Formats: sequence, structure tokens, C-alpha cells
Amino acid sequence: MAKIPGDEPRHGKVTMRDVAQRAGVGLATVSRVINGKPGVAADLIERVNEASRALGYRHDVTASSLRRADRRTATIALVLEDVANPFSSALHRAVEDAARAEDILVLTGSSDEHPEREHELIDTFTLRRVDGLIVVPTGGTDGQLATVRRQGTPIVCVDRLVELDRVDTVTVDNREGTRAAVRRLLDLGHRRIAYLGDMRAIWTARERYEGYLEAHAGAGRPVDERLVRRDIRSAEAAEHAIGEILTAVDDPPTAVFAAQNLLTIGTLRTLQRLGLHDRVALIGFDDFPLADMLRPGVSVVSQDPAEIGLMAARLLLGRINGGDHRHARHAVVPTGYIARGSGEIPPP
Amino acid sequence: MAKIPGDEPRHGKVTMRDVAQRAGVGLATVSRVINGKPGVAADLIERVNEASRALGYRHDVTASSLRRADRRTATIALVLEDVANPFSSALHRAVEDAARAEDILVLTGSSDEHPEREHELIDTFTLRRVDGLIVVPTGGTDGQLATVRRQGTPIVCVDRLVELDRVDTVTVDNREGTRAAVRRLLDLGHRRIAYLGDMRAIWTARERYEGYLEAHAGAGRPVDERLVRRDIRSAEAAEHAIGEILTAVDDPPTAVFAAQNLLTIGTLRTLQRLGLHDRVALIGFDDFPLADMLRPGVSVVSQDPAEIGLMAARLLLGRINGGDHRHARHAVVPTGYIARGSGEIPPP
DNA sequence: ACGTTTCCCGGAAACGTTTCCAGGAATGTA
DNA sequence: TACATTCCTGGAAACGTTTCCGGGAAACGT
Repeated sequence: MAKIPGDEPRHGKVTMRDVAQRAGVGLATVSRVINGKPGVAADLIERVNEASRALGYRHDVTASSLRRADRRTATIALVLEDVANPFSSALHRAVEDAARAEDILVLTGSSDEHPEREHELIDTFTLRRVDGLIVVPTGGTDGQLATVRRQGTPIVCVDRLVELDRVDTVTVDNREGTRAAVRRLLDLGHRRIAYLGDMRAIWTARERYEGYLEAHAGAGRPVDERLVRRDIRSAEAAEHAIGEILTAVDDPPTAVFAAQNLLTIGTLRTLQRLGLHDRVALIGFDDFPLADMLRPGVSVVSQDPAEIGLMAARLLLGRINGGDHRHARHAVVPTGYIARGSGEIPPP
Repeated sequence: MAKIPGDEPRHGKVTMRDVAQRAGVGLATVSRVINGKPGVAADLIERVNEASRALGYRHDVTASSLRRADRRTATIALVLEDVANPFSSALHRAVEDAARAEDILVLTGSSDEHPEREHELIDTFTLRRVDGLIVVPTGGTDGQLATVRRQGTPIVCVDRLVELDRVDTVTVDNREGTRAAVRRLLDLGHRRIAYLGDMRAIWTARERYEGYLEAHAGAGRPVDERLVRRDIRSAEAAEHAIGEILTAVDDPPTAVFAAQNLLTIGTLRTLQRLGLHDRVALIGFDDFPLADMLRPGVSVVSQDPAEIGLMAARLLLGRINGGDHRHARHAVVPTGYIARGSGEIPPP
């Protein structure tokens, strides 16, 4: 064959059969010992362990999962929006740590918020027979998720609520976090509070907007539609939108609530450009690095991706390890508020 | 073919045998068709394809790799310092994209800069028979990497240079990037330039320091050891160190070069606290989000993690696909300089 | 002492696939 | 036409493991 020059002949491959032979026992016994199954004489266990140590035997998880009844593969998959964004990667890390504790590996993929891509990823992952799936769902794959779940793969959906049979979720209290923050602005005396929101197709975006409305309703204040822009998907679009609102509207807002990371940053840029950063209040949803280094510091509604990831991993691993709760569990982790100055600017 | 939501029930495990039966051909023929091997009659190919489509057959990569001669598993592994840090995750994303183009999945793990942890990860990954390994090496695992490589697994080391047989590397031109930046400061008239560096055990840290020395040597300027602090590992430590240098030294520096992300941020904090951010020049190594939003904007030597990741993936996939280059290839990607103000502050 | 149950153990089948091998058809050559 | 060669094809073995099953020994009950 095409033998790569300089490649060592694959000597390594010591198999269970080798161990069995050296220990002078049957193949089945070695398997039992390796898997820690009961009902093997103590001296045989010792012989097998000794032999496998001496030979440097390494258990082949792949081959094992082929025959194994539960087909466990010691791998879970994580479908994120984009492994490179800070929220996703913090989540990823938390999941990795939780999985590592049980010697489980993590496969990841980025959906880029595209249902087709997400579908494809879930497809590939389930084909590899991962033991479980943690998904930040785009919302276009509920049907697929339901079938996959029905076929036996435990699933935890994260960040966005989905209502599917025996699919657990971990979400953040978007509505309440937003409501409380906007309420702060109202209590500070702001009457005209602009709102910048993400794509309406995204559950969190809808929830946050609800919180904005609730805060106004709770304070008996009307919402001026002209101060609201939704379906904004980038920092640039936010820059533009808030610029329009601040300049074109005859009675401009004295505060802004930016319902997502990038939108906060876009708003920030425009405020600085217009020299309004010390006069218009700003609260963003979701913290970001260096928010405290800006002036004024940017106040945010914070969520804890590590906590979310940990929770998701716990729920998933719980189901994988046989806890077959017949109903879906929905964990909600609370948001925080970090006051850094921008949210504390009073109306003129 | 690409139907999106609410998919067919596709329960059951339809195997190659089922396809063979329905197509009225032998098992071996189905395998040949699926793997696109030559020497099958056109009508049989059509029959097999039709049958497999009709039954919704899905190729089981796991079982396949068990018997397969090359043992390819269509998976590569990525060992990063921490999946959650921006450099790592940007790299991760680039690798994911390159791999996806060849239907290859990516396993990841975080070493946290611990050799033992890295060793463990590499061990686990190779046991799973990944097709290749991309590693940001801690430096404590060269022996293991050499063995793994010798046993046949292609390896690309990233960010830090290692000299191992047939192990490719992708690094950034740390030395030159630093030299040029420090040279700028010197040309601007700065004579006393402080240096904050990461752990000396890390190759990049050593290289950057060399660049700092070279710049001084090239300009015929001496280096004052009292302005140099190395082995700093956190933003807090940097904050403290630079504070000491700025206040305790009788003839304080007029500029600072921070050789790593966190150190730049730590320095920034201290400069702001001391009210020196407009008077002491600062250049950092490695860009970070919002660096342009600070006052003054933070000038940095920039590296492109996406480019690095892409390059690494290319080298790896090249080897996986049979490119048996017998010598190691070392790609070096250039750094940039982004002037935002802080690096352009002249000496008093 | 004898039958029955329980407990351990090892040989063999199975998991879903690829590869080896041998046989039959088709083609080429003399 | 006869024979060697090439080409296709499918049955069976193999990959490394787990699980099924049957058998022998030990423990138990009478």
C-alpha cells in the first residue's frame, strides 16, 4: 500500500484477545472486567487487570459502541450559533468541563442561525450516535428535534424555549431582566426610551420585547412605536437605526435599551459619534468584555453562560445516565443587573 | 432533497444489507457504490442509489472505520488552551469551516496550559482514532506528540513552534511584529519603554521579548531591566506590575509594550486609574474587541486567528488526504499593526 | 445421596461495515 | 475455436468489542 515513508509499523494495537490470552481467561471475562460487571472471581479480576496493564491495553470505545446494547459512545454534541462568539464559547467551556468529569467528549458545530445548517449538524451528529445533544435551536428544526428525541437521544435546548416532549430546556429570564432594567430607567424619570431588538424569529428577542412592554405597562406609560426598531441583526444596522431615531424623530429619546450585545455596541458607536454618550442613558442586554473600561461604563442586564452551560450539561448527563424523567424539565436561570454608569444617567 | 423542518419519521436502523436486498445485489457491491469505488456496472450503481434513497439509508461512519484499512473516522481533534478565549474560539471556527467542507467533524478540548491535561486529551483523542490533530502545544508534550506522529496520525502545531519530525506548524511572526512596534515607539522619541511579558515557558512570550530586545539593539538603545517584567499571567498581575514600574521607578517609562491580551487590559486599567492614559503610550500584542472604543483607542500588533486556523486546517487535511510530505512544513503568518492612538502618543 | 438452583466462565454469534477471494462472464489473442 | 486474461460480482471473513448461551462446579434443599 501507499506506505508513508518514515511511518512506524502500527505495532500498538493490543486487543482484548491479547489480554485474555496473557491472563489465561476467556474473551468474555476480560470484557466483564473492563466494564466492571459483577460476578467475576476476585483473582481473575486481578489477573486481567495485571495483564492489561502489562500489555498497555487501551479500550476501544468505537468498537465497543458498535455492539453495545445501549450503544453509548461517550460523546455528546453541542450545536451553537457560532463557536466563536463569547456567549457560545463560554457555554461550550462549561459543557466541556461537566462532560470531562464523566470522560465524555464534546463535538461542536456552528449553525450560524440557519435552520438548514442546524438540521444538517443534528443529522450528522445523530448518525454518529452521540449520547446526547445540547442545542441552541434556531427555531426551524422542532420537527427534527422531536423525532430525534423520540428515537431515544436525550436533548437539552438552551437559551430559547421549545415545547417538545421530554426535551429539557435551560433559558434565562429574558422578560423579567428586561422589564426590571427598563423599569429602572422609567423610575429615573425617563419617559422616552428607545428599543433596539434582534430578529423577531428568535424567542429571546420576543421575550425581551415583552419585558420592555411590561415595564411601560406596569408604570402606566405608553410606548411610542417610533422609538422601537426590531429585526436588527448587526452592529452596523444598530448604529444606523439608533442614529435615525436620535436625529430624525422630533422628540428624541433620552434613554436606549439595546436588547443584544452587538446592538449595544452599535448604539455605543453612534452615541459617541454624536457626542451623546454622557447625555443619553444606555442599558444593554448581555454583558461584554471591557464594558467597564468604557466611559461611561456600560450598564447591562447580565446572564451567566457558564451557569447555563453547567445546568444544561447536568440535565443532559442526568438523562443519559438513565434518569428517564417522563416530563420535560425547564430550568430558568435569573439575570443580573450591572450598574456601571451609562444606565444611571438621568434625563435632562 | 434538502427538506428542512418536520422530517420523515426515519425510525429504524436500515442497514447496508437492507439496501443490498432491495437493490437485488450483493453486500459488497453496495459498499463499493457507497464508497464510490470504480468497477461497478452503471445500472447496478443506479439500482443501489435508488434503493438507498428509497429506504433512507444512512452510512454508519463508526462501523465503517472499524474495518476500513485506513481507519479513517472523518473526525479531527483540536486541542486549545481554552475554547472560551477569543483567540482559541476564532481559531476553532476557522478549523470547523475548513473541516466541514470535507464532511469532517471536530472534537475539541481545553488544556488550560497544563501539560498533563494536554497529554490526557491527546491520549483520548488518538484512542478514538481521529484522523488528525491540531494542537496549541503547552510545550510539555513533545515526546508524546512525536510518538503519536510516528504511529501515523498527522499533527499540526499552532501558535508555538515545535521541531518534530513531520509535524507541521503554523506560527505568527511574533518577533518581527514586536520589533516593528517597539521600533515605532523608539522612532517617536520614546527612550524608556516598559515591557510586560507572559510566562517564559511559552514560546511566543520568548519570541516577543526577543523582538523587544532587537528593536532596542537596532536603534542602538540600551534596555533598562527595571522596566521589564516577565512571567506575568493575569490582568491583575499586570495591573500591579505596571503600577509598580510607573510609581516606584525614579525615572518612569513614557511608553509600555504589553506582550499579551490580558496584560494590555491590566495595563489599561492602571493607566486609567493613575490618569496617565493620555500621557503614556501603549501598544499591546494581539487585538481585542472594543479596543477602538476606548479613549484613546488602543494600538495593537494584530494577528489573524482565522487565517491561522485556516492554514492549520489546510496543512492537516492535506496530509490526511495522502499528501505524504516527508518533511515538516512551517507556515508563518505575518502580523499587522493597528494604529488607534495609544501607540501614537509622543514622549512628553 | 440426589435433584435443583445458582454462580462463573468461555466459546460463539452479533454489531455494520470493508476487504479478501474465488467464480463466472466477457473480452482479447492466437 | 480454444485458451488466457481481464472485469464484475457476491459470499464470507474480518475489525474489536459486547452479549447470548450452554455447561460445569458449587451450593442448597430434601
